[in-house]
Amino acid sequence: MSDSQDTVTDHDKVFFYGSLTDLPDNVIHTLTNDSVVFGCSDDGLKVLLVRHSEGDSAGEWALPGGWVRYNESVEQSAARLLNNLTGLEDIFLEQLHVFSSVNRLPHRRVITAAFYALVRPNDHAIAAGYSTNDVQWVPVSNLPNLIYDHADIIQTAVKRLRHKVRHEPIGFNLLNRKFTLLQLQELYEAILGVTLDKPNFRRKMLKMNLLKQCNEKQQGVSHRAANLYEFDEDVYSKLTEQGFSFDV
Amino acid sequence: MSDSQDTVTDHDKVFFYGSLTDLPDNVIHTLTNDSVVFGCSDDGLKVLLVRHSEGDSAGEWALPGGWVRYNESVEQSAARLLNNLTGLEDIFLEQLHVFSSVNRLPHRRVITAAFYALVRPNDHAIAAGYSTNDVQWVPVSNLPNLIYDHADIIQTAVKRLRHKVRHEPIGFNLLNRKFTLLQLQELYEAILGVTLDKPNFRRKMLKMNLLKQCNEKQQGVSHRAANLYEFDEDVYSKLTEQGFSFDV
DNA sequence: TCAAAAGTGTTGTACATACACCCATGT
DNA sequence: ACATGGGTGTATGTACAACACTTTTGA
Repeated sequence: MSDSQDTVTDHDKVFFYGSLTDLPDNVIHTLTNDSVVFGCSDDGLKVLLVRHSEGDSAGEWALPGGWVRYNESVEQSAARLLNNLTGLEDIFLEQLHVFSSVNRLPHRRVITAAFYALVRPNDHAIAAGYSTNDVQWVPVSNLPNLIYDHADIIQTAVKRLRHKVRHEPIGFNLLNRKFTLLQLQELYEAILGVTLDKPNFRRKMLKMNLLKQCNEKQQGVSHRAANLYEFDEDVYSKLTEQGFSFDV
Repeated sequence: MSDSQDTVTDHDKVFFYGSLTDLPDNVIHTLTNDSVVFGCSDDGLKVLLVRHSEGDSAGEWALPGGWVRYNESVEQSAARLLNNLTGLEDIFLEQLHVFSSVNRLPHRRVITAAFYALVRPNDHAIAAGYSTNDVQWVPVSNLPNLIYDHADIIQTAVKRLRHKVRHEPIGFNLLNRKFTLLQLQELYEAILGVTLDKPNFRRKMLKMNLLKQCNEKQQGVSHRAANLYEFDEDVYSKLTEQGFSFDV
């Protein structure tokens, strides 16, 4: 699943740093990563939080994260830790920001490379159910207290998501690969906190030519089934080369 | 100018890492920062490069950068090193990306937190002339060979600048505080590599209400003097709260 | 037949584009 | 006088917001 150094012990200790005085010996002692994992469904925008089961901050909520190893990049580290924790692979995962205040942890200088990830609805159950530890989806509008500067990290991630979703077509990573136009609209409404006009939103999206229509309809709804669409990566990269800019 | 730990020796050794086997003792051994410093003038978009005068890579071109100290954040580190090297203070300086490939330097694991900075024309001379070392403005279209992954870092910074300048009003940091509309237009043309229609560009910019007209004209030009404008931060932050999105 | 959502049409306004044009100023 | 850029005007088309409307489907 991931690299050969993973062991059961490693998997169980993935949550944050364990004891800060008892580190594995293959990690960089000053560098961690933490990921803000976003999911979106009917009840709005959510993030995946972890309740520490052991270590200095047992019982408290935190972002999923851990130490960066000497033999991996921060990207590999983030993907590895997230995979260990949630079982997810090949998800949208991008650098967010480095948080490096001298006093962000007590008694120790640790810098974190924060990431943000986008998870499709189909994977929500996997993400929260994979681990034996307490991993939960929590609405961004109703966050618990978090350790260290994790609340700041989430706030930064939400701002980044709100901005980026308007200027780059990354929102599609929060929907299943096949989606209806109303789902897309509701996604934007949830993230941006606005309401949009259905006919106008449809036309705007379709006119960009970034959506290819599947020859398939929505299943199991108690009303007229909508057409399913897919985001067309190829068209987007061609348009981008020509100076096209996605804007909502 | 910056903090009290700076000494003449420190100032002279600011260029990159010096010898990789002989580090100062107050730095994090696995973490550096490097800055892509942008300037823009008649002859296009340029970056500030440094020729290493000593250390393992003497004679080669590199980005300005150095080790991050234990008692500073990466932001403080970037500002300190840039100030030591160029004398510049209070410039636009923002995190770019973390570069952390395992083999980005030979024989050593060093991660760099890259920044990008924007410098106004009035400060170009200071930036390049402050240090006794070889610091030069180089057109992004004609870069020399660079050490390590510094070419990648610049490429990432240029892409970021091109994207960001279209969606956020950061371009103003590449002009003097007071500027003419044509200067602004030429800035966009230089960064984006396009030509724009003068009358339409003027109207578009003015209609956003982000520019306040100085009661002042251009000086010393051999034609009709243009009005000078200033970017209005206050108006921008108010509009942003209301959901306004800057777009060019 | 009703509810719920899919999906289309229409209209006024605002904006972008393209391009013609006049104005001011230093050499 | 003329070159250079400053700055305005205007016609045309496109895009968007607002909202009325028809269609499809399951319960």
